[in-house]
Amino acid sequence: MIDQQLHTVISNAIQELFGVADQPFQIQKTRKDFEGDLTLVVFPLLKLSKMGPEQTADSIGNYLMENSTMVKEFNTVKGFLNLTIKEAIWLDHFQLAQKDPYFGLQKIEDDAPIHIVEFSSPNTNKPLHLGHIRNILLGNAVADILAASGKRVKKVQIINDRGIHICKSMIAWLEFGNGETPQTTQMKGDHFVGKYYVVFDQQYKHEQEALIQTGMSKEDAEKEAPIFKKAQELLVKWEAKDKDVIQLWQKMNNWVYEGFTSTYDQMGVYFDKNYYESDTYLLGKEVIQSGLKKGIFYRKDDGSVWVDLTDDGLDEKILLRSDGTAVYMTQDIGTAIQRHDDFLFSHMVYTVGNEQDYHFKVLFLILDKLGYDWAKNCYHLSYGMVDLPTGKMKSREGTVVDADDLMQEMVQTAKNISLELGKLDEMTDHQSDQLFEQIGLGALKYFMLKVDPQKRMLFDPKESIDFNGNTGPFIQYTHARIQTILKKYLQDKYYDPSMVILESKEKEIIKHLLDFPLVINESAQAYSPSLLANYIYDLVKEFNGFYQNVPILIDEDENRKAFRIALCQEVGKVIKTGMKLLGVNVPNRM
RNA sequence: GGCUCCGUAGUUCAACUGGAUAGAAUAUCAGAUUUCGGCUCUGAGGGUUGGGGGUUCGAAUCCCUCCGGAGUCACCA
Repeated sequence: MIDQQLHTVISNAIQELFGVADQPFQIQKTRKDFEGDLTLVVFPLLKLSKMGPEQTADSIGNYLMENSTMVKEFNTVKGFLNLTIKEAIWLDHFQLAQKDPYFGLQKIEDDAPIHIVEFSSPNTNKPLHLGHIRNILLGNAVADILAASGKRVKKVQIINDRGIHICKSMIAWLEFGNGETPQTTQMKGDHFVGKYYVVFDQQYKHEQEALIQTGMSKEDAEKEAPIFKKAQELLVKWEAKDKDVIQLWQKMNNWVYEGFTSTYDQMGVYFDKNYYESDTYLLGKEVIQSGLKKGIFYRKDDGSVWVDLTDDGLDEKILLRSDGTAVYMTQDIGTAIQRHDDFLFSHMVYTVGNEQDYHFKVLFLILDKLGYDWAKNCYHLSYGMVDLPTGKMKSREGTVVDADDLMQEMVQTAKNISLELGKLDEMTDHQSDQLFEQIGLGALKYFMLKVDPQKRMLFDPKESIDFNGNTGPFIQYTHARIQTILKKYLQDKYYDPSMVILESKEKEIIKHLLDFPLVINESAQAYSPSLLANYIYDLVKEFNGFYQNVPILIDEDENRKAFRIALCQEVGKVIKTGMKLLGVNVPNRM
């Protein structure tokens, strides 16, 4: 890339002028309001040059003019050396980029390091909601970005398919289900089971109130409510592997999985491997034992096992209960090791909400203490909660936004707006339905991804589906327009004046294009879909501006014409690639 | 209370990880167009980056300290 080349050249210049090799310095894009392409910040070099900022910049500038073929001209503003790169260099690089059909994507070698990305990780007692959507889109986007930077990626989820909450749905269905199934009720399986979770809760409350009326305390009523006791009995039977219970459990879970699968399908997400807590909840106990022997952990008088992390600024954490059973942390330790056995990964990313920041800090630390060298390559992709204009989502108050409902609504809104704009004349019903799906989901995905994951965000459905501004539909629309222009031009074989892009602007676009691989190749940035999203938006916005403000037909030869077409193609491709990386579908035309 | 994260235009978000005059979108206002108070263009205003101190050539970004918000400190997951 151009800036890397320039880096070498400047490095040489510094060595020649000031006699210091390997001096670190910074090259950045020149800001729009100044003349030039790339800028060297000379402040850090003042100690070496023993001159003022401007003299230092000038001396480097002059040296580059004389000794490098890259630099066309330069100017100095305060401590900023603005360099203009020769047109030929831009063109050369552009053509290099153009030859590669996977421009911006790194090839994945067979022996590339494996990165595991865990995301979604639902419970099986209720459908996915808005919070899951952010999780899934982030995890999936990060997986795509890692793949684009040449890593072998495995996407996994851990499904919480056991425990008291499942038993609640089960008992409610047994007591009040009347033999209904998702098929007989025409419901999606996960919604069906979720319904009975709610039924349980209602019944549970009724029974509590009834007991309290008889004079029982609130705490006792919670424990003594018949339906709750039945759920607990079910859990005991499940743990004892009672045949009937297991069968029912499998039946209901399968309903839920069918539902999940269809939600994932609509989002365009799949997993390489599913882990189930019913398989993994006993893992990790042996590791704890061996850690105990090595003296990494210790046993308290009551028999429980702990780790002392006070030296690392954290506190003590329990690993095995006094009855010898595992806790959440134990399970996660075991699962991590299991995954390493399964995949021999070099890195692992956990996409989990920021309320578990502490948990993962501790988990990674323990794995490190146990001597697993890959522990340092585990990364918690932490993200903030999603708020609604109406406030926080609370399942108890029924203000949870269901994932399926939301997607449905987005698609419907896309449909309404599209029909209003009336650009669908030539399309079959099937085509336009597909289009609404792409626009609606693209809007949703882009809206969620453009925000810094770390931050808590506000989700406003109305704003997300808007066709103007920093939205998915706007980017899709621009991309589609580029495609249409190209198609028209190539078919009609006449020159469309509106395709002319002002020469000075061409360079701007190339700059963006060449930036693109850098964005996804640097690992620090690879973890940030929001950076990529905002970058794509800038690019698109700029292209839109060029296209609309084209006043003059420039006289030009065939080469330049071809160049311009390719340019449009590249821009379209980059947007497409970028949006794919973010997990956003892009329609070819609108 | 201890620890962690967040605080940027009215609002929703950016700011290439310490760089130049903090940018978009949206809302608001003013023009243009239009027999619609709609749509579409053009432009403008809008900021002590929660407050204060420090580090240095340079701070929204790093350190300290207050203020405000969230999360977490379970033999829950």
